[in-house]
Amino acid sequence: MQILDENKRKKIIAAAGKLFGKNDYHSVCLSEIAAEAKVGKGTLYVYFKSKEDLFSCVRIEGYTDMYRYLSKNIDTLSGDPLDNLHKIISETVKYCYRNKSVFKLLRAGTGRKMNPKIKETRKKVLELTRSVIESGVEKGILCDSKPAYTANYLLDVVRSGLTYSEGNLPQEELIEHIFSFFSRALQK
Amino acid sequence: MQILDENKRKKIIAAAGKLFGKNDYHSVCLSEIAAEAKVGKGTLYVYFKSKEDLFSCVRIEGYTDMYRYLSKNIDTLSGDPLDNLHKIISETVKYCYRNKSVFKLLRAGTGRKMNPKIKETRKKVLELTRSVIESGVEKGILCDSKPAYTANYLLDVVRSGLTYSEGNLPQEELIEHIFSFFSRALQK
DNA sequence: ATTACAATACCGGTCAGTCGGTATTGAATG
DNA sequence: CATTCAATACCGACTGACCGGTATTGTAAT
Repeated sequence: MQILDENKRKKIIAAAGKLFGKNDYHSVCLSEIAAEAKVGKGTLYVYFKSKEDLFSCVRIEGYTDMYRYLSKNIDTLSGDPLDNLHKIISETVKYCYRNKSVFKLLRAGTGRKMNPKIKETRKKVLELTRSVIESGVEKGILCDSKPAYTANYLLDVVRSGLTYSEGNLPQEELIEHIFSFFSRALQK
Repeated sequence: MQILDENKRKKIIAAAGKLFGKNDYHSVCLSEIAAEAKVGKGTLYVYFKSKEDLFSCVRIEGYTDMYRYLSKNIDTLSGDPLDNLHKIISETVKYCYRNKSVFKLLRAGTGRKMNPKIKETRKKVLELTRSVIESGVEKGILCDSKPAYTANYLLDVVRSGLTYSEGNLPQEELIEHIFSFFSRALQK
């Protein structure tokens, strides 16, 4: 009895992510994805229900991966809140730099309605940021009336900065600009 | 020889804007737009070269309209920089509230490459914000190492806030949160 | 009768999803 | 082990639907 090959699934997700990140949903066709992943088109349907499903899985994978990465590198509770803030910004930016084609998918509402599973994984990423801010507020270092909103801003500001600079601005400079922006905005 | 009716053109743009704002490019079909605008499908081609052209015109019209609105309500040079900042934020948010379906098109890079004309009109909007910040910096009230980036952030933060709250947050609250955020971030 | 335009038929191209066939696998059997 | 066999992964040609764009027609107004 043959078993689905997790590796092949990964390959397909990666290929799809690369293409969906560069062009928009309807401009990317499945045969293209299949070619990029070096599998037959029919195989896509062994691993995914539909194009829409594949797209969702790409986004979910993206958020999950990002969450894994961030939570590995960030300890919300301990440490100086400002250090934590710096860390979350720098790790977020770094992640986006390393995944240039995928990070464009990480934005909020795209016209396309988000399925609940995507919303959920996206939320986990946002809540990491929120908890960093909130713990800073509790410690009396930071100040923010709506940390949940601010967390959203952060993700979109990173996206904005990276898109605007088209990746030309050195990573470090973008990190410092965003950090100085947020730390001033949030410091008590 | 047909006489082009500016009014009809406007009607088509409005219909297209409404639909493009709700669904993404490829999901909106021309017969739908024609029906919404109450014109024949063929008429679309009297006024626009192609679907792509129509889409571009919608975005250009959106930025132009927004720019007109903002520059009518904001006087960059005179007045207190913080007042100006408040004004630009509140007017931007208000504009987006009044044009809920269109404002989603106003974001930066969408996977779709922006044609130069769109970039240009978008830039005019951004430069208004930038000049508000810069004049504040000159007066020694504000402080920002990259006003052009910050202007970008502003547009995306508004979009982010509006998308996240799904329009449920009262306009005034969103304005105040964003303003307090930006004024703290930029004040010397 | 001429003009303008909505309505709609039509054409050609594109693409998501299907289907029939083939290759691979692993388990059961002797 | 070796062989068989069922299950199913894999493939790519095909198809039906859809849609952008064009051409045609019917009609209402001047």
